[in-house]
Amino acid sequence: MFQDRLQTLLAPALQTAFQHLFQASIDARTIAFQQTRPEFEGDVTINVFPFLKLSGKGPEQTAQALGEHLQAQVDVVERFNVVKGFLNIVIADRYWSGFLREAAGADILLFPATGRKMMVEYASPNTNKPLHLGHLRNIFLGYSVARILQAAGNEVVKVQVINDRGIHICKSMLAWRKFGQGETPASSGLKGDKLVGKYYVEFDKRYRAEIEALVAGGMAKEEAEKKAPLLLEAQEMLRQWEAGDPDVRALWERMNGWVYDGFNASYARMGVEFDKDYYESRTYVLGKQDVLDGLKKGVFYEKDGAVWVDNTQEGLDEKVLLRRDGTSVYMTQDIGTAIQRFQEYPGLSKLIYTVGNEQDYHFKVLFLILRKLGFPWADELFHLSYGMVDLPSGKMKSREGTVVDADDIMDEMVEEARAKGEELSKLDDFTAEEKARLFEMIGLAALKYFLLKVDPKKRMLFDPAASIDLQGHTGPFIQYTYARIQSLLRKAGSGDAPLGSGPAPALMGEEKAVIKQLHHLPAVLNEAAVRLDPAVLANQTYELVKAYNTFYQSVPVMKEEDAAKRAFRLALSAAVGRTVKKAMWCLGIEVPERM
RNA sequence: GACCCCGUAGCUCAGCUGGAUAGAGCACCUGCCUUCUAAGCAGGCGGCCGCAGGUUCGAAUCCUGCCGGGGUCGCCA
Repeated sequence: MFQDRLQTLLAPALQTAFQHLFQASIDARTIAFQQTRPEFEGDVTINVFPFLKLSGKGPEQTAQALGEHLQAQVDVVERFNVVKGFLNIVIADRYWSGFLREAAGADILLFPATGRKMMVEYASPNTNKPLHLGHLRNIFLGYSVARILQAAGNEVVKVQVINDRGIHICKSMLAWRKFGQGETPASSGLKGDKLVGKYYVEFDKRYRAEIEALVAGGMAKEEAEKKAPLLLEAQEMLRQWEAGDPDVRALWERMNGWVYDGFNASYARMGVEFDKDYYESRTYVLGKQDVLDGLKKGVFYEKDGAVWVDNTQEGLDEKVLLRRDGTSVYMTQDIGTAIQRFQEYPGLSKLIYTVGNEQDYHFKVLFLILRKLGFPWADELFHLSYGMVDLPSGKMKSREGTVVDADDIMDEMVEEARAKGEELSKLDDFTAEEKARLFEMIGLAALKYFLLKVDPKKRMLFDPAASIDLQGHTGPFIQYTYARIQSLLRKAGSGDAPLGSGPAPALMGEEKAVIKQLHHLPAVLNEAAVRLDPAVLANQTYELVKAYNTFYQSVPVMKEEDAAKRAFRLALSAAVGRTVKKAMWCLGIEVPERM
């Protein structure tokens, strides 16, 4: 399905081959190409078993006939061999060196503009607690998808939605007002989001104590949970907030301001940014009218004074959209927000929500409702669902204090990078500032790559002790290769002859292996863009870098006497360097010139 | 109870649009720094692809059932 350009070249030729040889027509897209396994000679392999019915011949004869036809008709098909039902095709060196010439001069990971505009929502923090490891997966995933879509030629609008209102915020506010004694980020030295989070925890602690006291006094636990004075007070505060009480609003503004300062510091360190922020306090009223309109149109119905949608025909449930008292639920707001976004961005052809898979059902229902309301863009909505990040101890639970804080884990990764970097002591001429910047880059790369290389929809395990790996299949491994290449290029300077237009030297196995990996990368970028999956790109980038390292280790570049060969290998290195940098850019990861 | 996701080497993960002897990394073992950065390279060890059926010339991959893990089903967000 995701053919690279060689496959796109061969497919039509195969199509005509079937026409000529067997008077059969096949869909070029159904041909399954694969990389030839290393134990056989060849670059591309076609399995002919699926075509035996069409050819009416045995596997060997079919493959033989196709091979002969391709060799005669397609310029770059040099020779072929047949093993059982497998047609192994050898592509001429000039094809590979021609591709390299191209890759050396241009960005092969930049596709022509599609003219399409897409919105990616990739963060939706609550303002009552700091960001944690789960947010990191969310943010890195969505950010990378945005970059991938951009590289694939789309215009991308990156947004976050901030859950800045509701009972949870009031809990922090109330606790701060009662027990905070005027503490501020400045007075405490605490990061703003951490300070507010501290009072959220404080609320919970005191609230639990109240419940216990009530239960000890003979009240049932369930009742106590509803009647604890602190909770009642928080609920009252929410009412005051909604009524626009100046004092409550002022406190809310102030504490949210602290949180935003904290978030922005974290975002800056993560290396992400947003084109637009949506605040729930401004959008939570949306959707109500849309639901009432839907009611009028008969898409929804009324029962017990509330407005419902019936999705039982579609295998889902019935769901309330407006409460009996006329107020909104979460779904209502999401309906309104989606509509608003498409009004704001009229050309929008895709809206992607990066949200954990515990909300799979919610988005299924949301998209279905919007389809029922008749919005033509409803089919362009996509829930980029990702699995939870588990700890060795199991699920992260804030109540049990097992949440891994985002800032803390970044610190740890960078610290690990520092320890390793100092140990290797290759950076003696770096200033302290340069070192700090480098270790930051490496630590973040390790973290991002670790979270991105796993299939997004899968639940994954993060072991803080073991996951901080800087060797093997990691971000720093890729960075290291890039840095080595840059070192080579620096040594070459500008004195070395650029890749000439004359015939390239015969390819060595190691060189060809690298070019083939490079050649495959654009198809993988395309796949990543279609599937909205950075993991495939992360893994192919690793394959490329691995092939390059093998080459680097066994084939001399600057030490090569023959100028043409040296130029070719330099060009190869430069192309790999440029492409790796771009691929890592797509993952939101920076690469250093030295390390 | 209903619905959704997941189960591959000791550990973490690729492979899943059906194809050749199922691949990496970590860990463990052996080699390689008087040649371009050893955060590297070469090699070794390690697999009833959860289990049982089915479809197929061919199943880790598709279908069914079961087992195990997780999630979701609120006039919460």
